[in-house]
Amino acid sequence: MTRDLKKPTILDVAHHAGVSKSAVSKVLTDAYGVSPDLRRKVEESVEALGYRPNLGARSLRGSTYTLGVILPDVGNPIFTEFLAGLNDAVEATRYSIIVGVSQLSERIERGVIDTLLDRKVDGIVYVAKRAFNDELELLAGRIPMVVIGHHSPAAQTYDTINTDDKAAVGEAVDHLVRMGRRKIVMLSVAVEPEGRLSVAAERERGYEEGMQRNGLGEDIRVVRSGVTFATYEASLMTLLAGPDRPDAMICWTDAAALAAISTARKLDIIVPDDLAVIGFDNNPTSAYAQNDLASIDQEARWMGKCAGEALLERIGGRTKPRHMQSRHTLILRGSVT
Amino acid sequence: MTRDLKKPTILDVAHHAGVSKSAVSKVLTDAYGVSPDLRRKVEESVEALGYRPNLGARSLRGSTYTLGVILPDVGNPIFTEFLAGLNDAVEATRYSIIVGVSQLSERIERGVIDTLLDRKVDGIVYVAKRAFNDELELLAGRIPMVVIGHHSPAAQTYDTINTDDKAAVGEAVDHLVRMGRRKIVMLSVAVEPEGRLSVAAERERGYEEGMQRNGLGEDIRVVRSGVTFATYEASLMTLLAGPDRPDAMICWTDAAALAAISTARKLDIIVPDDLAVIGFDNNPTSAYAQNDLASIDQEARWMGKCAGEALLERIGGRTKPRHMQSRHTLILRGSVT
DNA sequence: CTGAAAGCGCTTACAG
DNA sequence: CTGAAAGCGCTTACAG
Repeated sequence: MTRDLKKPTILDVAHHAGVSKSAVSKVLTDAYGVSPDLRRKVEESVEALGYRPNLGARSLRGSTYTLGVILPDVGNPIFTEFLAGLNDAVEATRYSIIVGVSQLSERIERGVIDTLLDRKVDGIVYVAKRAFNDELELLAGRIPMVVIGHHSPAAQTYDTINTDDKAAVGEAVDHLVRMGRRKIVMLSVAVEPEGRLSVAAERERGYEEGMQRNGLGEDIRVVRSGVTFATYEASLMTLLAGPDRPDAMICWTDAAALAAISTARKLDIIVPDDLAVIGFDNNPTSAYAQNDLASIDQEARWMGKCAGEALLERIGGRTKPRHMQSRHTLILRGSVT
Repeated sequence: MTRDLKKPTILDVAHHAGVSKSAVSKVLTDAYGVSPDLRRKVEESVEALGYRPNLGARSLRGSTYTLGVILPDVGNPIFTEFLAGLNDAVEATRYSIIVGVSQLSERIERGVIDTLLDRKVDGIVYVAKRAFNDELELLAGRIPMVVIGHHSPAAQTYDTINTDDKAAVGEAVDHLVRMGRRKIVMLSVAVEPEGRLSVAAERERGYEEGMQRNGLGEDIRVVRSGVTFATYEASLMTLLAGPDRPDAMICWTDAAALAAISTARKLDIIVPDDLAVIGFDNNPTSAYAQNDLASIDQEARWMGKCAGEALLERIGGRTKPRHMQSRHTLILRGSVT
């Protein structure tokens, strides 16, 4: 927290240090051509006055040293780790972070993007739940950007960071088959056809190819639900109480998998004996004994760090796109044997 | 998403509409004394050009129409609801929201506050996990503020919104006693003495007074833990595996209560037969069958809406403090009988 | 009701 | 190496 009621300006610092305001600006922006002596004097005055640059004024000419983050919602513990990683990346820099939350609403999301743009952030980390390639390209044309959770390996104007969703789910299928499961269903998420969350689409592909590879092409069954507990539960009730009940489920995210465990319990279906369940994200609560949920870890913290670093590189001038992948690991727990 | 690569300025709008830029500014800021005709022309041009004011420039003279929110972390689903409520409040206004996340680190939190201040937000909603009265007063002296989860009913310079934590926990004690429980322990959170989270302190008081009221003063036992799953579990292992095991627990937050259920399960302690558990927050995951956690609901969405409205009032000029209370409800579930 | 001018706090060529 | 000046895009008295 800062000291005075009326914030000192660059002019106050200049007077205090006995130099011109250009000089102050130069040391503040690390411009070249300042003597060590000048720098020291200015830094002392900045400290003494508790000066902090006015970001608005600065944005009119230069950079705000702020990174914007767009998060789909705020209830998933995995974002805590992601943000922690992002923080690791900016920690030693002069950049700070502001976040906008779209709350899974397209309308709010547009507002969030505009707000970030209006505020002249220097770059955006876009954790994309649902986004279209052309919209992303458009945005990326205006501002450095790295996109998380959106597979578009050919994107030229922005970077991406993903887990290999397809391979990860494929391995989950392999594991379940190895454990003797056959009737394996995937619980995925429904959105408008073209707007399909690309992570969910990739996970579905991983499931389908995995089933084919294991000679279970006939048994492929994808159930698509909304993203609330109520919609998960409704889909699951139909699926698990209906005929031809599966003996295993792969869920596109842990929230869905935990709902599956909940619904199974209500129906007296024993996990894992009657039903094996695998989630995605390795949400910390999956380790709780009452959940004991096997899940796919995707190194959220690393992703955050990587996103921050990539964005800073882009802001620094890199234009060649980078598309990175985090390591995925199937964490086995009691929900599958 | 906006259209052009180089954003139009107020001057572009003025030219397009055939008026002066003062005129444009006036309709934009709803200043008085603009003819309906002028207004219409300007609004058409704004629309046609996709003009959006530069917030930096605007902040140099006027207001940014942005509200800053400080969140302690991002993993608690209750914040989703809180943010939704906040969104309800600003929905029909011209204000938008940016959030800073302190990640439970005091150092980061200070950075977040500075960032918000530097960005000239018009007001701050401070969801305070740990904060000191004098720091809050200082901050509130500089910017309109409403504080959530911090009991200081005498605060003059800012508003507060809380649940009646003391009464809520007291009722939980009463209920447990009514159900025949006697050895009731409270799981709370440890922080530096003076920095004690004021919600946790209030909840502890509610517990202690409730125990006294029920003639169980002798049995008062408060265990204070860190706020991670690992620290919860360590404290719980000691408590539940040790001598004189409690027959009921009230946990200061659902995360702790879910950890209690997890630890009990690992120790083959049956919930609720051997141990009743009550949490706080009514986190949506509490309703999952495997958790089935009784919890105290505190109307998070209402709190968010109320916070937004109060902050807008303050920004609008109100200086008289308001201290509001949300309704608390003990939601009974299978973890207590 | 409308517009010309000053000024908010910075950065960046440009001279010295 | 250092400083005077122009200008970023707005808003707000102030004149008309």
